[in-house]
Amino acid sequence: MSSPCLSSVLTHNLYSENCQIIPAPLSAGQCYKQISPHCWTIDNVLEWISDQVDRTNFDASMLSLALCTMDGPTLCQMNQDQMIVFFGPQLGSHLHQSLHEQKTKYGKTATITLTNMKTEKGEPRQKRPRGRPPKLTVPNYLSTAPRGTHLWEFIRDILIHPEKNQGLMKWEDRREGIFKFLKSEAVAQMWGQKKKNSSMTYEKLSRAMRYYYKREILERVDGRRLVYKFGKNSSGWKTEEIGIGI
DNA sequence: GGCACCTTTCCTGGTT
DNA sequence: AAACCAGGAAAGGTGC
Repeated sequence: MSSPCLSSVLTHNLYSENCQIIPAPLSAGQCYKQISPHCWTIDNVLEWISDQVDRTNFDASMLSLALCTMDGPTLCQMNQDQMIVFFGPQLGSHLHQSLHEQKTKYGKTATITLTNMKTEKGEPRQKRPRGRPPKLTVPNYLSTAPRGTHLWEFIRDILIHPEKNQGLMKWEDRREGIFKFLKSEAVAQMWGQKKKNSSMTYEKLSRAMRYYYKREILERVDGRRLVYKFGKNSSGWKTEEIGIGI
């Protein structure tokens, strides 16, 4: 089966997501290969991912613009596990390796590049501001919570990555964010594995889920067993957020 | 050490 | 009867 070209997938998503147009990158025209990954713009990152997909013939059908829209510093913050979560096991591993090679190539010159590089007009680049740099803003769906992955994010990630969801859960209403546990104890075990807690049960997991009602991360679905609904304070599952055209 | 946050554990009682 | 739901109470783990 031939994999769709990432460029076409992304181009499609570019115009299907709320009709928003991505602004031109600051380093338009400058190939990412000439820059340290730490200095990549969003477009540089997209170009790099596109190249890697084209080069390896990985299936890009699961990718979306939303998942790939990040700048270089954000990309460089991701570890291998995070890449696998967002790009799948094969492509994620490959991207992590490729990024590592790219970082190694520019590792020693990254700082010099940041401080001494000139713009295309030949103007000196702005000096790095004094003091501790602010934390990078990471999109909600990419952020790693300070205390690790939250339960609702773990559930969401199972739902939006069907390749990792071996009949554990399913969407009841994708648009409304309504989903159902098919193998409740299996999901609880997986959650337990993640938290290094072998005594996790669906009973306990569901108690944690019910706490989300008050915070409006989840909404109640009355009268339906094992069925939950994402609430207004959840993110990263909506089709328009992750770029799935339905 | 104190605090906030996010669960985890246990529990009672109700519903399917 | 078993599985699940609802929610109170208390405690644990972690980061700041």
